[in-house]
Amino acid sequence: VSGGLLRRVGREPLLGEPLAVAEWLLGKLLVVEGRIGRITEVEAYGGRDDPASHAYRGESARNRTMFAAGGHLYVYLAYGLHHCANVACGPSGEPAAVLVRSVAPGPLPGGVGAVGPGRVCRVLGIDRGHDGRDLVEDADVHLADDGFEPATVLSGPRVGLSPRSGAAAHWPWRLWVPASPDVPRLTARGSVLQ
DNA sequence: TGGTAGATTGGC
DNA sequence: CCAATCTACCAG
Repeated sequence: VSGGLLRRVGREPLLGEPLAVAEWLLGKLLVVEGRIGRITEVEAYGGRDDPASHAYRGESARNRTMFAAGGHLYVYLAYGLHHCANVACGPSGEPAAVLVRSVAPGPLPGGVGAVGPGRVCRVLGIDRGHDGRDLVEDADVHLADDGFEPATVLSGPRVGLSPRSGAAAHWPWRLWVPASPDVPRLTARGSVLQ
C-alpha cells in the first residue's frame, strides 16, 4: 500500500493539464512545517477557458501564483475567513491550479486530516504567508510521495460555485479517493468515517 | 471610490 | 437558513 519512504516530488508531473495534475495529486502528501496530510479530494481549475476560475479574467494581485509554474502554492482568503490552498499546475504563464479540498492523516507523526478547503488550511497551518511558495523546492512546505497509489478515483461536479459560472460549475473536475482502511476519511466534525 | 459577491464554515 | 468577516474586483 504505502512504501513508507517519503520522497519529494519532481516538477515534471505538475506541468500538465489541471485535470491530469489533479488526479496525480491524489494520494500525495502535503507537508507543511512538520504537519502531513494525504491529499484525498481535489478540484481542478483552468484559466481563461474556465469561467469558474480565479484566472478567468486574467492576472491580478490575488491570483498571480496561478500563473506560476506548476508546483507553486496558491493561497487565497475566502469569505474573509478561510484560507484555501491550491497547487498551481502547467507551465509558467499558463494559469491553472488544483484546490485541495480534503486530506487524510499522513503516515508519520504530524499526520492530520480534514474535509473542506478551509479546514485543510487550518489543520496544516497554511495561510497567505505561504502563497507563492514552491512545493518542489521549498524546505518546509513541499509535496511528497510515499508510493501510495489510490485504488479508485471518483469524480463529480465542482462545488460551491455560483450560477454565474454557468455550465462550468457542473464540469466533473472534482476528484476524490474513497475512504478505506488505508485512507481514513474524516467527517466535517473530525470523526473517522473509515 | 463605493458596492457587492465570493472555489466556506459553523451555529441556530 | 443565515451570519461572520474581508477584500478583490468592477461599476460609476
